[in-house]
Amino acid sequence: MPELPEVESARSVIDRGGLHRTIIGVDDSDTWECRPHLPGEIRDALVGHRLTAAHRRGKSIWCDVGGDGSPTLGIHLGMSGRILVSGPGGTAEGGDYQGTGRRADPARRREEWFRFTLEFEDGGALRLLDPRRLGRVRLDPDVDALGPDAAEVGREEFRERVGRGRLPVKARLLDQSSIAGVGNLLADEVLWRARLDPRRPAGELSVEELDGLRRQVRAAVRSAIRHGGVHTLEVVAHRGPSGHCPRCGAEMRRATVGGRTTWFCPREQV
DNA sequence: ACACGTGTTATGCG
DNA sequence: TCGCATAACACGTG
Repeated sequence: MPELPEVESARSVIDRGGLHRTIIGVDDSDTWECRPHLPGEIRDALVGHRLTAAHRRGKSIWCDVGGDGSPTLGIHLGMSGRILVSGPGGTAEGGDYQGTGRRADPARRREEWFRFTLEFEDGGALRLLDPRRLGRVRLDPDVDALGPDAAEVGREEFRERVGRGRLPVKARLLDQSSIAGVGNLLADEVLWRARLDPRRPAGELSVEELDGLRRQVRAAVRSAIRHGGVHTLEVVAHRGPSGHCPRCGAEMRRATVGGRTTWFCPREQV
């Protein structure tokens, strides 16, 4: 289930393999995945055209489509979405979150889990694999409602957008309209790195604490992109009932913050 | 059988 | 209208 780093890998797969190939067919028959569109609407907007660019902000992807007045094609992977692009050069895949072992497992690619397909003139295809069906494909998605990308957000902007309100700082990080791209695991990781209690009201953090948090957000995102996803991050591997803090060895504690399961080090995160 | 989940969104309340 | 909390969404997994 993708967070920003996995979504970036999916965007990259489209960018490297899915552009400038003429679309001759679209399977948009899954009315849940393609809501609120009716079957055929997305197809009619895309057939005969090509994707010309793949963009990302936070966890949202959108592709430019060639042709005057063409809408953009929005893709959100939800919690279980992955993108597969096939063509003359083989198949590339992005958006995976569990690591290469699971990526290769054919049992995780049942045909009925493919919820959306673009067929290209050259015989290849771009497909969205989404077992849980919480992803979404739509035309002209509204990405302006998202906050600045978590990997790009500036210091001043971070202070203003994250360091406000009574909401627990973890819940604020998860709010995509404040900053975009941080999910549950990444939030636990960056708060652990910054040694901040996830339950602290965001507006009570000092400027120094906010700057430190931003630094860890950027560092963790970069690390996860480079190493293959959020599951490669240090503290993510220590989630669970028997997990211990990789720094001090204290038993990690479980809580619910912002409606999500949260693990943190009760000794260091204050 | 049953609880849980790496994400979003509609709804309701003060 | 805003800030926030909660349930709901659909479906696989342990």
